Amino acid sequence: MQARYNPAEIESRWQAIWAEQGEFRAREEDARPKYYLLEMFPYPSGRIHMGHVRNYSIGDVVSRFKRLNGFNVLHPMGWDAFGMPAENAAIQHGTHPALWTRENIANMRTQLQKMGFSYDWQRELATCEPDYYRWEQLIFLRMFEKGLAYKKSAAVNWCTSCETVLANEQVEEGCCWRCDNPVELKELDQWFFRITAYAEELLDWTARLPGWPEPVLTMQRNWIGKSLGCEIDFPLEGSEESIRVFTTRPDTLFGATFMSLAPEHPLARQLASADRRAEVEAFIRKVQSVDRIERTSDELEKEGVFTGSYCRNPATDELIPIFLANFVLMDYGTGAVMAVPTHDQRDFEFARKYGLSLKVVIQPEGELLDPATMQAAWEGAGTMVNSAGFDGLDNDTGKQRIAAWLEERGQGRQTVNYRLRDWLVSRQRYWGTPIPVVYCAACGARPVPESQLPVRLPTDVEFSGEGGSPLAKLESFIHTTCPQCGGPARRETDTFDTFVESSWYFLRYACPQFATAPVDAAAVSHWLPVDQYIGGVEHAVMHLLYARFWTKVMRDLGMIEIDEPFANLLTQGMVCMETRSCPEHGWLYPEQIAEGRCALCAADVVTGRNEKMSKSKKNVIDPDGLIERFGADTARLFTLFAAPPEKDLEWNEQGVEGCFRFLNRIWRLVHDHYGLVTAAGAVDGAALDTAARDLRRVVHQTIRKVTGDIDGRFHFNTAIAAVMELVNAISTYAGKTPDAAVLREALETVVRLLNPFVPHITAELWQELGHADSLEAAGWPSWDESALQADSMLIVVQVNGKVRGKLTVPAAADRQAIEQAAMEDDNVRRFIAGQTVRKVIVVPQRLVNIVVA
RNA sequence: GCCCGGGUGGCGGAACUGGUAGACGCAAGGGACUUAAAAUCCCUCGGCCGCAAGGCUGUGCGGGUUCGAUUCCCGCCCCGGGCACCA
Repeated sequence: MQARYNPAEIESRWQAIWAEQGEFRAREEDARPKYYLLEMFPYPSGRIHMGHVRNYSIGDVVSRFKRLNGFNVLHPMGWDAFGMPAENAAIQHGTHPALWTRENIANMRTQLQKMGFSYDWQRELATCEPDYYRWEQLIFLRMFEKGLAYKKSAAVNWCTSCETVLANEQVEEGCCWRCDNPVELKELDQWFFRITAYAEELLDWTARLPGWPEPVLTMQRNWIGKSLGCEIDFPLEGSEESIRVFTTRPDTLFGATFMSLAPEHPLARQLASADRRAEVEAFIRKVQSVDRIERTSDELEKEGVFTGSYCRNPATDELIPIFLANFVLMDYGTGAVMAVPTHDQRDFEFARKYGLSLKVVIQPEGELLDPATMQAAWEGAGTMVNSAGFDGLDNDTGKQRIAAWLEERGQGRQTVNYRLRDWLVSRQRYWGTPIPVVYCAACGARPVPESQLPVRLPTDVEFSGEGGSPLAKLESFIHTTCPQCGGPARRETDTFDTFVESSWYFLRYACPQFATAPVDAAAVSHWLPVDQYIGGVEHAVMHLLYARFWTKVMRDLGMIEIDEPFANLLTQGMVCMETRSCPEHGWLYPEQIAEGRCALCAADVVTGRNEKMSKSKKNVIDPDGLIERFGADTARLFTLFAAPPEKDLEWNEQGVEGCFRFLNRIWRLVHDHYGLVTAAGAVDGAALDTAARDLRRVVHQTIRKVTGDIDGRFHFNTAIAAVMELVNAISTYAGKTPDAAVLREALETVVRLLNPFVPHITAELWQELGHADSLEAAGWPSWDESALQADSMLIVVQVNGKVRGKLTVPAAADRQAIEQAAMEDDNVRRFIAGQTVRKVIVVPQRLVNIVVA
């Protein structure tokens, strides 16, 4: 055995062995219970970053642990390969996106393999391959048939920098999720998926996903944003028409003293009376000129304009003025709001500003609201007043009664409203899945027949870098014939949002080569749902909501049978590092700093806050460099030890060295004793001295602790800490006159428990300890209850809740004996002397608390 | 504003159902080995008092429940994330 731990040599050797033996291949015919472990697949940017290392290290622990525990584990890896960076690279470096992407994949695959992750590489897929996206096109066609995919003209989010539209979910605070540039509204004809048809089911199931973190479920519920309410028709004065409003507060109907319309409301211009036309027009223009960020910001002042028209409150029959208001949104509810200034704060402010009348219809208990003196709207509960036959009811009952009353009179009906909007999936990009539709002057938009799939993404495109998708300029692609009439037609040149590909890749992993349908239903039934999904919390709404939707769509298309794709979800924290900058040269990479000074100009370096590692701020660590210096096992161990998975991980160079030292320590420990140990037989429990029995107890306690920490809890940091404690105990024991069999059991336990975390060094040490069979074959160790038994136990003695002594008593000691021993402790006696013992509390195995006064 | 998290030594973090607060690791200080360095090993390490035994104090702040609170309850403060004129 080598005296020195040499990770480079060991790791490449074991990786080759695993690849050759096909150790991690998942087969359906395997009789063991299945376990599908999945990490979110990466975008092939070119190099893996520390976030990947962390995500995939966490997943690999679980994968290896489950495999050791007798599960037939499916642990696949692939590439979310369409997307904009490939097009940017094409423009900047003149490489083709396909080539650039494939090179990146090759490079990153090598990097992942160097980390020793236990993937079934036979199932690898890349979403940019026609073998993958052709099935996506087919699913689209089926969705189109069922009306779940449709095209419509709408005001959509347009990112001027990416030159494409975005889904609502992809707009963060008015900016593009990808490039952070402001988003504009634009009226365009675009493809949508009818995710709103699944709003109720998506919401419902959030209550049936116990394996998901509550914050993620809350975010999804908020995003869906269900509210129960009422649609009410307000007849227009001097017209047969009426204006429909949506409200969640029908109980306040009698207090509606005016109406507010969105400036984009179709009736807005029509309602303007002759004398007010100019003012109304000016207001509409003003609101439209304000961009989305400003429009939805807090600071925007509530403004409006009177249209000159009136409608009637259907409950009171009173004439009420109609306003346009800048805070009313066209895309929520009906774009028209019945304004109740006494019971809605926005309406209150608006009414005060424009001198509109107020009428109290809900009286809170113990307070008398007076419209003349109110300082704010009362939005809480109360008793109904000024509401004709509904007076005296509590307002909750009033809601029901008024809704029913309106329904009876044909003036309204109960409805549900969602915040969720349909998913906009067209993108004006080249590097994506072509939408399989053609446009014929005679027949309109026609789906491409299934027999003509895939619609291949052509490769002979030019990247000018000047606006617009190159696909839209490629004549050979555009011109085709109409599948209906055979006449000349044009192809759709938009491609799918890349979130479409990531909405079903986890299904395709069950049968990546299946050639006759998107998925093999039998394979999907076997493997799905994913038992454990792991990825960043930043996907809480977008990806995770789309994937749930898509799964339900495929179910309803009869392709699969599951309702939900992911049974358990773990959202991991980010990898952070402090930023450093030079006043002269801006952000600095770690290697541009020497002894606190900028390597370029020797100025003092300014240390910034801990932030998510990002190239733009240069606070990044390259995993390759880390592997080169310390090896993959150390990189894995550090990311798992430094913080629990769901928390952010703060990078610390010294911490890495500490992990490397720990692995060296284990290596040395085995090396120094392997001669003694490999000659040992089985442990004879009866013949051991106290020191040996004590060590065995620690060994078996550690097995129990580590098993519990990994299984379900994912507390890898404490699992590793427990093994470190065991190693400390072994070091101490080995320095005495150790029993060879006990020492062997202890060392082997360390190796076996650490295997999921650091697979290379443990495989090597296992072999050095004389095992011809693999660690995988040995399985996960179990603990021996009898070895856990101790002869004595430590009891803490408190007086009035403060620790005053510690006792070691025989394990068999009864309550009385313990109590007596506690009373006799010298220090305890000092504290109870001269006082009356009121009460003695004994917690078995733990403590005695003597209450005195 | 509303909804989720979170606040513990110099640092990352532990304490699982209310029962010894600070496991494990890092950093720091002291020592051993060495011609020297690295590596390794040993000791100390929340604060204050004390030679020591030991005592007081301490988990964001203020209260409460309890024999006992980092843990439960009430009211605040701060940090992170999500949503936000949603009618």
